[in-house]
Amino acid sequence: MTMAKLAKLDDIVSLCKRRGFIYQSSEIYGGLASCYDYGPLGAELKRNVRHAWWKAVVQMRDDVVGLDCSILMHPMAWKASGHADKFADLVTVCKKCNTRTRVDHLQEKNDGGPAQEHTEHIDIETEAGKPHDLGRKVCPACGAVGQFGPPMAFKLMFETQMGANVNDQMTLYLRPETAQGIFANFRNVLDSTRVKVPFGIGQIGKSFRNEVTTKAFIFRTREFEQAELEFFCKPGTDEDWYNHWKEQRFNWYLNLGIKKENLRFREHEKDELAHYAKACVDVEYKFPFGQGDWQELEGIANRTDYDLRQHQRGMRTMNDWFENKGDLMKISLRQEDLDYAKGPLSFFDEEAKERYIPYVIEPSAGIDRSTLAFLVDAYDEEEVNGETRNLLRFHPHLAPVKAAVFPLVKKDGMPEIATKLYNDLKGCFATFYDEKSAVGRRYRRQDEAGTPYCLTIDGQTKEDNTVTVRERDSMVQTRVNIDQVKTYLRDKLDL
RNA sequence: GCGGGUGUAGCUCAGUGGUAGAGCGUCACGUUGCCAACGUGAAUGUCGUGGGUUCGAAUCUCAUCACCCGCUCCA
Repeated sequence: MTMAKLAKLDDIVSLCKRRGFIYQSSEIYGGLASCYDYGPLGAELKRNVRHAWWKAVVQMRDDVVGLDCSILMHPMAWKASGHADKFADLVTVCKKCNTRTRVDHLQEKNDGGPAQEHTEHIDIETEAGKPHDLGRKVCPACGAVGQFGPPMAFKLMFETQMGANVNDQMTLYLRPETAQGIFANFRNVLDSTRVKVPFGIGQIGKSFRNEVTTKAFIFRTREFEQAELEFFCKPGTDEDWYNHWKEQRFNWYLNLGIKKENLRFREHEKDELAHYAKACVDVEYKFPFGQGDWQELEGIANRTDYDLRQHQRGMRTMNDWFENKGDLMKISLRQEDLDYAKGPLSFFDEEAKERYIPYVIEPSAGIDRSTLAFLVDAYDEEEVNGETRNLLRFHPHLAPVKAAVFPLVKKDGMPEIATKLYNDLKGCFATFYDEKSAVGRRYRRQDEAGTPYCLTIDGQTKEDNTVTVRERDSMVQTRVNIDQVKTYLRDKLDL
């Protein structure tokens, strides 16, 4: 059972390389852990996934606008969001059972009380060098007391330096999520686009996290692409909007062909929620790897008014930042103004004549994870005349190539007609032309790339001006007038 | 980070100290008139990388890198 599933992921990985969907990064140098590149077909597929998200979440919505933020942001953005403090941990290893535990999660022997080592709001590197008394701490895994190695520092944010002059550089972070760029531009969008709450801001872009462990092909990588929507709504209406987006996002995957039995919701338990979140649900896909199988594709969270309020605090803390020469560890966010609801990141509701900080519903999807899920879900093998047919049953919107044009044979004027049709179609869809080898082989090659339609010019074409349209999933062939092919495909592909 | 496994042609893999191989795929030519046809020919290798042992290493050994599985960790 498990073996079959593993074999299936291996098949996908091998197909991905063989057909140019996904390669390992820097392969000629032995690879770089957790990094992957998208080849010619993969780049098209991923682009189509992005486009499908943007169309559903931004283009088709009257209440959502788009945004494209820089990856580098002012360091205070990460102080306000909490990442600068919370994305650094001290971790220690139990020498007895080799289990790793966060130092601030360890409990003293016998007292059962809360952890006494606090590792938040500290300079993680300085702290790791200091002596820590773990002599009375209990390993939560095996119960051994005081058997810990020296604490190791983990920093989950990538750091980089801005400024070519090495004596005048500032440490910046590569964003660990795209969301904060949206919150930081909330005021700009309000002031420049005439949007009114309820409304959303959507964005697609790269994020970076130094995950402790990477996982399963492109599922968990340190550089990854997110598609995030921050939907701002009036407090009190947030639960309705939360349910609205849950439904919208779940159906998005189903509408793009993910099989129902492979998709589910998983609501987070109360004690699993981040302290600012009122509710959170994961959309999970049943991947063919690992033991858990069900893995998160997207998280939909009710983040309340936490983020905008935090950034208001961040704005009030700028003097401290200057006075401490930009050392984030030396400063704490200032308290909120008592009148925070009327602060710079508040919204004035004309109808109700009141000012408030909107609540936020955040659907946050992983583009790479979704792309992998679409690949895995589309993969199929079937028996045809005793031979195995490998194919990818992509939804037409996701298929990297929409149509392939073939002359049945390379003579009798067929290539000329086929080339003309190809040149006509490629302006509208991603189209592929092939005149090499037997036509059956060409069909099968396109099956493996997931191309939904193949068009073959044959002897009859010159007689009655029709071509064979061969359908990927059923292999059924129909004849269509060559002048009608573009309209026919547009209709079938829903483009 | 710990434990287990793997790494040889684009892919799947054989090769256990003595000339680097097969199938599939790719390319060319011929044939071929609708589902991975056939014939002939061709190209393709830092044997993951680096050191060591040896007359000689894909093979033994050490280190390292990458991937998979299980722990662990994880807004």
